[in-house]
Amino acid sequence: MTNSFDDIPFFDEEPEHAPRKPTAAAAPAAGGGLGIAARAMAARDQSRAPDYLSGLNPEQREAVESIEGPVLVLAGAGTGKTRVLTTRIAHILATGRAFPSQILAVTFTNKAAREMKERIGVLVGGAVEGMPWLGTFHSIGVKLLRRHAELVGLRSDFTILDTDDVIRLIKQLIQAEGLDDKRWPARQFAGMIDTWKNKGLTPKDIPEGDARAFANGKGRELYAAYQARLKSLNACDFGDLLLHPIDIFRRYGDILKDYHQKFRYMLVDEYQDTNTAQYMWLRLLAQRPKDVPQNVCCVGDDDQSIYGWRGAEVDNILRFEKDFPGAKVIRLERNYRSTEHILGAAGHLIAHNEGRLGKTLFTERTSPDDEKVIVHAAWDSEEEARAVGEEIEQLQRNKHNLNDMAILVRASFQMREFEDRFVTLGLNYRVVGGPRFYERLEIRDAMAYFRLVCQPADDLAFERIVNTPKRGLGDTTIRTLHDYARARDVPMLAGAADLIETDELKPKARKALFDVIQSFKRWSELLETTPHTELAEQILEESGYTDMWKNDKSAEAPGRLENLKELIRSMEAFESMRGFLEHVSLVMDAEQNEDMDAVSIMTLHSAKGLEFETVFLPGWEEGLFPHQRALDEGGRSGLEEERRLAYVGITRAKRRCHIWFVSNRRIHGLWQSTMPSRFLDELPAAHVDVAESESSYGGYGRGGYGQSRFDRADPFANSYSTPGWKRAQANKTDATRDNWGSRSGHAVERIGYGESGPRTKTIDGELVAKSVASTPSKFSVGDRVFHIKFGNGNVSSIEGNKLTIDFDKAGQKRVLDGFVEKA
DNA sequence: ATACCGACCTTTTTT
DNA sequence: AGGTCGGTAT
Repeated sequence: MTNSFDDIPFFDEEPEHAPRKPTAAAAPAAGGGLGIAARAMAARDQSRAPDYLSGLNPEQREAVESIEGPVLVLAGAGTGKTRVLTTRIAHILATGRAFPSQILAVTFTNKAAREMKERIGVLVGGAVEGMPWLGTFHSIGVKLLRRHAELVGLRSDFTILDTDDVIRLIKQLIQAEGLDDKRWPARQFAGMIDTWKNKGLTPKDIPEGDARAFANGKGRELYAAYQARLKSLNACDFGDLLLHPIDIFRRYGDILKDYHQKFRYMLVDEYQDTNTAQYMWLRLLAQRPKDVPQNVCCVGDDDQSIYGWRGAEVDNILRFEKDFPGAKVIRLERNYRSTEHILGAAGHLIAHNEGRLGKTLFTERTSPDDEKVIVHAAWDSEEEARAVGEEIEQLQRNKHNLNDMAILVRASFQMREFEDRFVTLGLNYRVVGGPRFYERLEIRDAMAYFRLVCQPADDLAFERIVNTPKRGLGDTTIRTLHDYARARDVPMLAGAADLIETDELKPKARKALFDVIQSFKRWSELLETTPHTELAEQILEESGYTDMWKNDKSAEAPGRLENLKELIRSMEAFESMRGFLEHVSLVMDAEQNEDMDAVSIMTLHSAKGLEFETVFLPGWEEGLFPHQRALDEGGRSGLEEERRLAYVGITRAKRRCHIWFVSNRRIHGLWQSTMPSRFLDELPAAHVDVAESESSYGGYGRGGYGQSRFDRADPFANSYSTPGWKRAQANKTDATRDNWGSRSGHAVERIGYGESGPRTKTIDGELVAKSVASTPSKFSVGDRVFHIKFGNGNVSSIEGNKLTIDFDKAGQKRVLDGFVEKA
């Protein structure tokens, strides 16, 4: 959900119930089937297409106009997916097939929902206000749940807990069980619950093995206790926002039936990212009795499924035609974003995956000036950052906007080096998806105050701020109160009111607690009468919270006060405090200022859906990308997901894509010698250039890299000495065949890298194939060698061009032979 | 209550 | 290596 305040008040009936009777000629006829007027309109559309349909290509147009029945749109990167979705909605509305409130449109992120709302607004002309059911799975889940909360034992003003609250709650439960919270970390259990909920499993459904694996076999009880505790707190976690509606739909057939009637058209974005729970939710809504049409349209790209580790099931998209017999499948393969080199490189890479639905992107927008994808090598990550910085400055001198450039990394620790470098250069950058505004300490504290005012049963909020700022309510008092409240099964705030009537507490604590209770009583009363921003300020003042930071002399304090002001400011856009709280719990983002011209730095994951003129992809090394852990834990499918991530990365680029790898990277504090990513070997020579050293960092003498005796002696070598590089050079002339555009079926022979050593051959026309055969090592076991970073050592074994060396100082390392020379 | 020290972890991230 | 968190010691 976005900042629309038409969603509040929650428990009011939806306005869409009012215009039941068709009022205009275009109104939908009841009970399926099109009314005559609607059909007439549709017919008219055939002959004279409305504006919004012009400019669509035939496939897009088909996807927009195939309104009735299940449709799967396989939309490759940059093929106009969002355009299809939004135009489709506009089309449904314009042809009068449904009211805005009868369309259910689901996205994964708030960003996507926001964008869709905007774009529909442009098409339809502002009437989007009336699309109450366009939003994320979670925001729609909240909406459903507010209406039917009592059916799952909640009140409709329930609170939504975030990850932090959940962990604190679980920790309490673990301690209450008398378990060692050290041995059984709450964080880990929260992760398990999340995984279970992603799969749609309630405590009774979880596998015995899972249940046993945690807390001496108490996993299941703990999960059940957690759910019970949520209920008593009148609270939900994120997973519940999906699971509770599923539960309601299953148990109350008449309610589900209502929604079947209500949602005439359903659209789902990024279908490849749905997890099992979301899938169940969708199926319940979309699979209807025979007499109700299944007008569901899912849009996705199996090649961009990168959230498997988070429970997404690519199978959902692969299975669509089975789930919805007679479904129409439409492929969008015409790309409007990238040059043919970029598409060629990406397409050839992704063709190495099996189990694809198979799409090949093409473009007609080619020019001889198009730059190929360029692969660069650097000695280490520092040099990588330096060189990328130089390229960016060069582009900047040629009048390119920083806003059109992005650095996409595999793991966030890679960002730091770039930030450091850009700070030195004075180059503007922005980190996308960094630490979130609403996760900051002071914001969470303030929010806890507001939450408790709105929802006095929110014990987590109570415990968070009861002694913040310090009021002399220490652990003992809280413990007493906690036990007292739990024994009576009342919320802590209510329990506190009773407790101060007794003499269980010391007078000092009693007085302090009394004051707290009085304050909250006062604020709660003001809630109905005072404007919420004013009340918020008052709360922070009267509680002493702002004073606490004013008196704090630490360096962060002024910033925190500034953030609090910002928090109040952002409340202004909302109608009520409750509405604001809900927004924050669902939308953890705070919008960034887009005004500044700056290079974006972000992870590959958060880059999905975005595009840039120029994209830099650093860190293409084995172990980092593909990430070792993805390989260890995910096996073959883990590797394929990494490859999709690489595909996503390349396809973000419109005109220029520069890939980097380094020979040495510091991981967990120690320098490791690294090997170029296997993905580099999977790029097609026809669309990829290998950068010449002089152009990118010539004259930069770094202790011999690029100038060693070894290099000069090597017939292949320019200044690049990595084998991957040499192989690239060597193959450049051989690989005359352009394999770009081949379907995935052309894979010839593949031997997994992970299990059985170096692969021998992959796909025709690749940069590189046979590392073992083509570059026999010039070293032998026992040779005394020198490595620039690790010093002297002895070769202990050789595998192709990879040497295992016992270094005198650095210990045993595996190193590519290009990096050592005979000592 | 605060300060200091040691243990631990370190892919990706939404909601 | 480095940052964070949690526990202990003052």
